[in-house]
Amino acid sequence: MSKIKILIVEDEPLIAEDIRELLEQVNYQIVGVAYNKEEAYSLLNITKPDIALLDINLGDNTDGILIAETINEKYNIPFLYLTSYSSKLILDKVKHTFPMGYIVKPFDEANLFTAVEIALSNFQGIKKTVSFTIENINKTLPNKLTQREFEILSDIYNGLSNSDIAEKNFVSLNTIKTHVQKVYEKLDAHTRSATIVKVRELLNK
Amino acid sequence: MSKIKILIVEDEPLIAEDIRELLEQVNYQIVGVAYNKEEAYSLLNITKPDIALLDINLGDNTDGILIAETINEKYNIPFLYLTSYSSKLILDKVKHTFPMGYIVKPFDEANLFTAVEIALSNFQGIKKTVSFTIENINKTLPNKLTQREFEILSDIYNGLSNSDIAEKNFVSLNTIKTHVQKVYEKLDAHTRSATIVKVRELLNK
DNA sequence: TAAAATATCATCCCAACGGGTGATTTTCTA
DNA sequence: TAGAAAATCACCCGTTGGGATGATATTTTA
Repeated sequence: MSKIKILIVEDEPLIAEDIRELLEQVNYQIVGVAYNKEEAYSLLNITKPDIALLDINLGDNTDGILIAETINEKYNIPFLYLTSYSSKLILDKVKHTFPMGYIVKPFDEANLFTAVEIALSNFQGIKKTVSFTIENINKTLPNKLTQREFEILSDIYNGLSNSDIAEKNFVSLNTIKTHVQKVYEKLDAHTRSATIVKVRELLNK
Repeated sequence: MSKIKILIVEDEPLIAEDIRELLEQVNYQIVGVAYNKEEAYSLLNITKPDIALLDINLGDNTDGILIAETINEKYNIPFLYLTSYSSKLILDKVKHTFPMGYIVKPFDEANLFTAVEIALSNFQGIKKTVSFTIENINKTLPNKLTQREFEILSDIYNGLSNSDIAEKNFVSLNTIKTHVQKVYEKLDAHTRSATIVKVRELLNK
């Protein structure tokens, strides 16, 4: 089994090296140290870490929070905050990013180690539900749905009948039936129920 | 807003009092200190805490883990481990309980405070999906499903046609149709798709 | 601007679904 | 053990859904 790859985002070189040493001692692989937001994005792309440790304050901005938001949107990895600030104010500002941990400096090796281990383990355990968007659906399909077809799929997913959908869109029932046929074809499902199940599987896996 | 209610499970009275002081300083309410497993269960029932802090080793057993398992099964609250042990061995033993945090003693106020805050916040943020069982479905229904009807509902939920279900159960198609009618009646849905949507709503809310 | 993709609509056919009613057997329970 | 509840099955009927095929307008894009 290869080592766990960790990205450190920390603008104080001394602290960064301190963290690196602690973590390398316990057999993690530090794939990079980013000193600012741009470096963080670059290293996220290049090194594909398994987990990120984020200082909240980089320079004099709270850029760590922005990085966290980006990780939540585009990368599928857990992260910890590792920072000097523990005020209620700061905490309330970071809560919406759902960090897998929050460690206040100065910290010791044991707490850092356990936080990383628990974060990785819990993140695996969380069932990740993808949101119901045309991008997420199409990602898995050989023949992509058109925008219109996705709208019809959405209506099917929400239990509407063909005539419901026709009325809602001010088009004829036959038109909807044609769209539905295309949707079935592209999803490789041949009933409404099977279609809903298929969508559920796409979103929950 | 009333104070956050915290249950401490810790067999060392001195440490327990230490924790209590730290937390009461930052305006949490300690609703009880349990010195063993039985007290913990009792206090969980009586005091209805919002979060629990668990020592893993109570006496010379790892009863903290059992308490965590019980919390996961029967109580809908987050918990943190707060313990002296940070070995990989122990960690691997607790991971399956999905703690919202793991703090190694000795700890400082800042880390304890942030861990509690993040735990409570993240726990709120996690979309709790109820598992698809007859109990969970019936909980919300005025007219309860029978076991058989629940099985048919389950098949519908998984996209099976009436004849699929009939074959699977070695009964006639008409029998299934009758069951399906009862299911529709009890769920107040009148198509397969509407039924699936209804179940989804019951499970995700 | 011409070709391709998409959206619109139609007709035919048959299978599946949904609703109603009534009945018998099996199982549970007071 | 008698009555209630649940599971089984049947027949009828109208609606909706699903598959096939073909056609015309509209929009996108090379």
